[in-house]
Amino acid sequence: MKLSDFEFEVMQVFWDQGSLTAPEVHKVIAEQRKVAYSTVKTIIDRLEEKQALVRERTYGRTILYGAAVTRESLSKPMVHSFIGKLFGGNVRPLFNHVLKEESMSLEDVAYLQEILDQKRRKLEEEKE
Amino acid sequence: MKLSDFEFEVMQVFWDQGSLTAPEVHKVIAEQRKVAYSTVKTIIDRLEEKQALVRERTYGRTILYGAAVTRESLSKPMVHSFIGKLFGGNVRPLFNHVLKEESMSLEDVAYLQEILDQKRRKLEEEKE
DNA sequence: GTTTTATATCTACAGATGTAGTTTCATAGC
DNA sequence: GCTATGAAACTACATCTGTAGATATAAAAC
Repeated sequence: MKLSDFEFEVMQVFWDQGSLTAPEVHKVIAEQRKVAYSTVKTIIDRLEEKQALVRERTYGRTILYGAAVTRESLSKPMVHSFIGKLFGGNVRPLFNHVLKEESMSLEDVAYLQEILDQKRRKLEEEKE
Repeated sequence: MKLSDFEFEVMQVFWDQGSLTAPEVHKVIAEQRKVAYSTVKTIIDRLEEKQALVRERTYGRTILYGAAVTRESLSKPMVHSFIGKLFGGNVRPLFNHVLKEESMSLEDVAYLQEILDQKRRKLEEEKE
């Protein structure tokens, strides 16, 4: 499933906040930038069309929508294709780039060293 | 400067191989998938319009194009906005995701530990 | 000098995307 | 029951993107 930027942004709202009605989603997005209700509703309609959102129930004529796909299921191919596109699928240049260009604290570094070490142990186990 | 997927793909060819003519670019891309010459040329035209490519000289009526922007200058904002979009701008969930979902060898892990250690030392220096 | 060939240029189009106005209509409030 | 309100549904549109056919033309080949 391929989502546009805006569609993905709306999905994030559902992943963060759970099931919502269209007016509620509009309110969340509109807090950050000016956007018409019908614009948000169009995106919701398209997400429903793509079966990324489903109708869970109604309050009167107001519809409660819920995410029908997980964040991970979408992120995974997105990250993969992004690394493919920018770094030829290799993690080394990705990490090089991030360490060089993205701001990081010493705590972030310590955290990354920790999870890297876990990964190393896991790979060593699997080797046997 | 915002480039489409295909436009970025063509830029990669220039970054990898240096200056090229349109037929040469077409040949490179066509090795990987079926695409008409005029399709590739349209993308080159659009890249010229966006000033990502420049005409360097001509051989007869054939034009030699060259990249007018660096890979880094485009990758940097792309990576940054991607991390922003998927991981709220935090490197930790990015690394978590990559370590979990992307395939990596023990050598990759060792390499990452190495550059992380360099990063740690650099940050510690700067702290003082 | 004419023909052939290759390249540039031009034109076109369908589908995706972000955007929002308009219309319909169910329900809430009176 | 009537009216007002708010939400859904519908329609519209400019721009971007991938795609490529058609046309013009310079240079190469003969």
